[in-house]
Amino acid sequence: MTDKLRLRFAPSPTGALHIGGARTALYNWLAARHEGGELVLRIEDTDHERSTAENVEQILDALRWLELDWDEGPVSQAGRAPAHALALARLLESGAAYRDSATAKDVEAWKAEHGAGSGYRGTPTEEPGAAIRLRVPDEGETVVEDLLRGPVAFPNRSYDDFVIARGDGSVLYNFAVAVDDAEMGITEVVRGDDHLSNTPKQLLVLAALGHEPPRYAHLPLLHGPDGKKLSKRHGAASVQELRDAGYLPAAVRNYLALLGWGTDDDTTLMPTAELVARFRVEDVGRAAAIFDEKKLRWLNGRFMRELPLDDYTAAVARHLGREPDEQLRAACEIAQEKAQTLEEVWPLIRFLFEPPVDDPKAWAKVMKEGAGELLAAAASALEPVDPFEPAAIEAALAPVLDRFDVKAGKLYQPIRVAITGSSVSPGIFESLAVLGRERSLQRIGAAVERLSTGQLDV
RNA sequence: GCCGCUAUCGUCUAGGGGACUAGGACGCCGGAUUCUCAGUCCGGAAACCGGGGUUCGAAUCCCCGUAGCGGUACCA
Repeated sequence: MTDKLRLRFAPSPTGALHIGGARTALYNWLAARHEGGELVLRIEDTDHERSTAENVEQILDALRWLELDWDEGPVSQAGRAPAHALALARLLESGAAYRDSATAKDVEAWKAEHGAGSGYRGTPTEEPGAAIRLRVPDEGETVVEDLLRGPVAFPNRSYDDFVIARGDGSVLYNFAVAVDDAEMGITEVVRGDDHLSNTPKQLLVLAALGHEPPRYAHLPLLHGPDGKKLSKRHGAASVQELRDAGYLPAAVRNYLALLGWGTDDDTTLMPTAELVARFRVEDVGRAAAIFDEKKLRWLNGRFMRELPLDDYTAAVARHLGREPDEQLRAACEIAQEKAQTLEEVWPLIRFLFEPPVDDPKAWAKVMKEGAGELLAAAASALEPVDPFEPAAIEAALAPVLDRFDVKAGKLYQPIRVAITGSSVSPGIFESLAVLGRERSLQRIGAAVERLSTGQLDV
């Protein structure tokens, strides 16, 4: 094959892009980029009932967020109706297809009579409103040469003379796909496993039209935690949901790539460039995989920690809808090591932007007897610290520990609760430093005050 | 029903006849990091669906079964 590789991603806009679709898009993209081929985006919108413009926009939005670009399109399949009509006329002309007025009920009755193993064979009619069916041979088999599983043979007689166009002339999926793939010069079709049994139909259409078929690779499906095929009605995680949950596109790409594909040296963490360099469709596994968010979380944390601070700040800002200013940057710097998702950042840095939260449990847990005294001592120790930086703060607090002869946690936890309201925060010295001397002393003072008035909340 | 695909730890996987007392990663459990959480480091438990073949030898090849999944629309 000297043909330049040309792939296509062809989603149907009947809902948001879910992770299974996203993985298919990613694999097509990786295959194209790996070989320096082209990727065409085609929207399979021949079902007017279910296809909506909003869904198309959602899919484009998802692909853009994933940073998967395409070289051509989006091409509307419905927009190619004239080309479909032409191909249809040719088949009618050659006798490869015929009009048949049978309804679904008629077909059912026919099958009841001829046995379950036989595909329906209709009776040609001149009736203008009748649907158009493709003539399927009774003998022989149609073989799909699949890149992942080798040849897969399907007996022709198990297929109906299937409908390729409705009575009104609008075409159906298996016909449109075959025509489009051929006419758009697609050399390799990478799509979900759920299309494997439909491929013989497309091969039959291609043969009737005299087109050379593309190569096919049918990816194993992605299953939900219930083991079933992932679908929109599943409520399965859409790409947008992953974004809202605070995942990084690069981490999602890495994770999705690993669902069904692995390297022989067990590399897990791979930047996109490495994915592109190493990915080969023929290396994809054959068994369905289940989406497991835990591993995505871990992977995402790895990517987050490796981000340069400015990029990290920008990502957090975008997620929070804030400006990536100096204050946010300083907050991000002390939180970067601790968050696995962008969503987890705010609870850690919130105290720098708002008054301490009110968490009775945290307060009750650490504000025990002696806490007030310790906090008062800590405040005095912090007062003269200059510059107000982590190392200096730690040095100033150390003597307090000795004087009261308490373990570090005895002092630091009350301080943490005093300045953040929560028992969880970034490192205590860093937190104090970024909060600043004034606000720190003020909050510690408030806590001492609250303790002295006997408010030992439960 | 019919046609087809698939089957290694809970999950993602490596392994393609001897290198397998089956490797890695996530998760889980335990320990360390005398500030929380997270992270990091160390240690641990944890799998070849079942049965027949083929072979000196099978997780690896073949057959049957079982299970799961997909297709079987005038949906895509």
